[in-house]
Amino acid sequence: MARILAVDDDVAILDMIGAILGKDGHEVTKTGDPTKLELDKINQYDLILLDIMMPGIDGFELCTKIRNLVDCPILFITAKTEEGSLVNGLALGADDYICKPFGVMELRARIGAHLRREKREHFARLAVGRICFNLSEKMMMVDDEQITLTKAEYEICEFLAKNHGQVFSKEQILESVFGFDNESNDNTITTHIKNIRTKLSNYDYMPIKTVWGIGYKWTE
Amino acid sequence: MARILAVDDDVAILDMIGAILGKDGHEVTKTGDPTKLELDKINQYDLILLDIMMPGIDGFELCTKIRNLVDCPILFITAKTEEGSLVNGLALGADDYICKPFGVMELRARIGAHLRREKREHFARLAVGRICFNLSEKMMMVDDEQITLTKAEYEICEFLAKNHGQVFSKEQILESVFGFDNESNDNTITTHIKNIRTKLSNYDYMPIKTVWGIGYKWTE
DNA sequence: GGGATAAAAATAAAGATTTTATAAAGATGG
DNA sequence: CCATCTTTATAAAATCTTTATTTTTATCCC
Repeated sequence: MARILAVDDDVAILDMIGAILGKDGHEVTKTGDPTKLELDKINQYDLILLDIMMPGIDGFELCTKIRNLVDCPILFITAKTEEGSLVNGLALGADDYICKPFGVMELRARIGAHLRREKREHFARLAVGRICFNLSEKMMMVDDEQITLTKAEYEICEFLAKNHGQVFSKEQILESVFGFDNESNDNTITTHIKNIRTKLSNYDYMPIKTVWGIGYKWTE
Repeated sequence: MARILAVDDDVAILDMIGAILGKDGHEVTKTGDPTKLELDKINQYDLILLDIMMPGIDGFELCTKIRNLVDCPILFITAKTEEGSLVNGLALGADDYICKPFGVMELRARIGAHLRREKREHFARLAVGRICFNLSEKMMMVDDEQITLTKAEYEICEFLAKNHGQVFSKEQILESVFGFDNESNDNTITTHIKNIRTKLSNYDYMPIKTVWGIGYKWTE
């Protein structure tokens, strides 16, 4: 289900973590010697568990290094229960801080929550700014008022709004919305965008921005 | 900085949370009566704090309802310390579970971590000195303020900043940014550099240094 | 060291090119 | 036939490139 990296010098704990998470269907990579961690392959994991007090290397330092390389959740699992250590750890870019001895259920629940969130954020947003989508009915609403869009217009809006902020070229939009084998002219997208903008202009709303030379993006 | 909704029937705690987070620059909306919460406006918040045991409504139920409407982080703050309650809460779509009495520093650290993560996930970033690139949005920011660059300007900046410290000739920049088959005049680069510098000078920032007779490099 | 000189870079502004917006006609498919 | 999608042609906008000129920097020679 998820590829998880566990770094801890305590092999007993490592094995336990591996067993628990393995049962939940995750693929767990266990590392007992953090000094041998290959950082150039670190971005293959979906979630990383880190101990703090380890021989040879400081978990905090390691966290900083890893955070500079990846965006995935990093969770400290540690015997250091002081609040200051937690604050420090989270400030370094970690996402959670679990104190040993931890409850098995808590560990599973927290990891589950982090993975779920990752999915959630990656996935669709139904409501973006003044816009709201009803995916099953293929409807778009502005301020709770329904807008009549054609299918192509709707798909473009949904795609851009779901990935709002990000810029997409006309080719990318064509591909994502109408499939990779589509051979339409780029101007098709230009025209659709124009029509969408015309319809939204009735609401004084102009969420699709042109990024010159690159493409379009949905912004608030 | 962030718009935070806090829901708790204990007004003393509510006020304390409001004061703490207000100091951190957040805009806190406090709700002592969860039954009066207007769910249709719930998506205006960046993060939501929820108590579990409240008169009239169950925090778990409320969490489920809210999670169906928004994607933002939801944090339980509760006196229920049993592991089962934590597991249940996280399973319902919450992102964290903080037990009362909580440390002020821990609360701030955890909220900070959740907000930071939200940012992180939405953008592929590259930070060099005062500059931060948002690669997916093709945006460059100085001190968190966006700078309007043309495509060529942006590409040159991204290239130089990614390889900061290293010197590149105009030919190399042309080749790297516009492709090996580009036959433009070298002055094209000079002009672009000039325009970039003009835009950055508004921020008293001059990261592109001239290396006489050789080329340009990005330095802090 | 200092002034003349040449080379490189910065600047400013005009011209060329590219990209996007718009409008309207043609094609497609139910 | 109608709504929608696609294409074409043209206009408009933004950007890129070039040219010409000025300024800066380095070098050479005395």
